[in-house]
Amino acid sequence: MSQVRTRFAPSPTGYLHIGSLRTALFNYLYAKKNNGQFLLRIEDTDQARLVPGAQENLIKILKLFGLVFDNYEPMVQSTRTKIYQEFAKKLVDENKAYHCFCSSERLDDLRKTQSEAKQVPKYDGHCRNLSPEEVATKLKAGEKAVIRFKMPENKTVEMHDEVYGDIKVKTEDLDDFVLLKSDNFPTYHLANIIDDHEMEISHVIRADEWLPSLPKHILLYEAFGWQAPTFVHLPLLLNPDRSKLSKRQGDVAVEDFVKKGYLKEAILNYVALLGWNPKDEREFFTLEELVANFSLEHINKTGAIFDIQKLNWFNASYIRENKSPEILAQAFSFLPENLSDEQKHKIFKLFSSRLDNLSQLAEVASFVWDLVDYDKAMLIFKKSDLEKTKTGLNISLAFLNDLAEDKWTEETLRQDLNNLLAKNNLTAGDVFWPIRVALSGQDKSPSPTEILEVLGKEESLKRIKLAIDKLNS
RNA sequence: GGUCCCUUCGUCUAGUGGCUAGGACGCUAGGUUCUCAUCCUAGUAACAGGGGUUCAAUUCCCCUAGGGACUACCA
Repeated sequence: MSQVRTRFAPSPTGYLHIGSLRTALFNYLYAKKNNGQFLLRIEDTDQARLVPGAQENLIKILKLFGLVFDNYEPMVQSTRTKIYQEFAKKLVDENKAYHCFCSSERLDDLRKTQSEAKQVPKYDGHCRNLSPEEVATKLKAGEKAVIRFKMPENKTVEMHDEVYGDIKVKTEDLDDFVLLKSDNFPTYHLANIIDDHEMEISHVIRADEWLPSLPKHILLYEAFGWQAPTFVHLPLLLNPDRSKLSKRQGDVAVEDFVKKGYLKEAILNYVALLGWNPKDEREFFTLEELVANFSLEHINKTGAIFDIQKLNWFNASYIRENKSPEILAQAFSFLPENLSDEQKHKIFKLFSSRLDNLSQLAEVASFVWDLVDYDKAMLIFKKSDLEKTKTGLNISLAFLNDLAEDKWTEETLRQDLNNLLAKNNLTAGDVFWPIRVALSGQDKSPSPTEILEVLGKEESLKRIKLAIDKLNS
């Protein structure tokens, strides 16, 4: 069996769509699973939609996610226009394609008329039967032309897809689609077939939205006399309303997820399980484990809603269990720069079980460096009262004030305070609760002894005094 | 409108003729004797509908309904 070669072929039109990331991942997984090659190709044939820097950005993100491609330099379609033109010319010479001089205005009108008459919008073959002489004259006169594929008549195209099975389409339902645009750049269809052929791609793994184009591609392979690769169409990623996943309904740019503090491991893990399953009940996979377990047979047919809640769960779990080597650096970037590394470590440890994504750290831990004012009523636990709270706070303050700096650790603080409240006939609600509120200004927080340690003696005493003042005022 | 594709809990999914239809997320409740989170336990909830085929259909076939993609000199 010949070598497996897959490719990821994005258009450099901006950010990397999360659905594209999944497509890239599946291509990578299949190639690596079969000791094959994973190649990158840049499809930049639409000059109008080019975004400067997008290509570099794409490559950077792919690399970040560990999806390394095996060609040192990607194939870039815009550098290959001559080749596409020659192949288009060849098809014209063989009477499998033809020059079309119709203006876009005429085409627009045609479409409009057709749809108003409830007909199927389709090219009417206006230029299909121009004589070679007429074409030569028009070309010589400098008239703009595109090259269209001459759709065979009365033929049934039979196709096979690894996920969707056998599909048949009649050529009468297909259009004389454009191969070469009037700016001499190829359309997707032409460039795609030529490049996949020349790159010796064995498996085309791409999103389901391409399935309707498959007959065109099959026909092109036939026209060139080339062997078509194996096709694998992936179910779409969907918005909550089941439409194709789009920008309008939330984040879709991989960059944005990264910026918000989603770990690449979590994103990859989650996205791998959309439209594919390992056939057992395992949910956590590293990239290597995905490679080992990947199989085309376990790809689904139904579109999958991109569920942010489940991504959050994966991400929270990766954060909690510290599964990513780069996690600390990424986490620290959301903390104020003037904090020491030691303090950042402690803060992260304190909150790591409370985060869906790392960016939440900035908000949820903010009381550490920025205590906001709170209502003094909050200091009193629901089962306590003003007097007991005051007592609790005062004896704690006295005790903590005398505690040596080297005893200021979470464990001893917890033991000591527990002893203290027992000795004074108080409850946890009389002591721990008001200390929490005093330190955090919140009624929900990590345990007060942990906060004491993170804050340090000086700052902690200051905040407890402040709380006592509040109660006395 | 046309072509093609799809249909198991709210969501991601397992299931390929006989199961109390399983797991995960979410949600709810309880537990871990200060809150929250984590963690543990339990609960909640699905085979779109109708016909066949069969001793037996979630599973095979047909129809209906619903959803989606595509329908550009964009990819």
